[in-house]
Amino acid sequence: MNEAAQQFYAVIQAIPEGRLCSYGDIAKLAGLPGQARRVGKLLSQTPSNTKLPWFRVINAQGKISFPMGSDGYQRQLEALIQEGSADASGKVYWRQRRWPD
DNA sequence: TGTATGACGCACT
DNA sequence: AAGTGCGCCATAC
Repeated sequence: MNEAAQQFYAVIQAIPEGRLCSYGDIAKLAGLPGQARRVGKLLSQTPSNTKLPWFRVINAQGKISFPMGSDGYQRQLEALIQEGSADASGKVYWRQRRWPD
């Protein structure tokens, strides 16, 4: 576990319920602009059962970064619908829920 | 040592 | 709106 990972986790942990943040923004907030891929890499090796709100992290296009219909896509969408950040049609309210303001 | 590959992002067609 | 190209960085082979 390196320094950067700790920073990424801290930022993700800080995303308020019902809000969303992009991989790139996480990296920027963590002091490592331009390293969005590293955030994705970290989350890819983070178990989905963690307390970390990984599901509040989406890409800069306001979409879930898992292939449509995949297991991960489904789990993330459910979680987002659960806290009102997306609807059953798969629409994610990125513009309205983006964090930080 | 190179090369390919990702839960990415941005600029430019 | 949808593609394409390139930058970015850790890993795997």
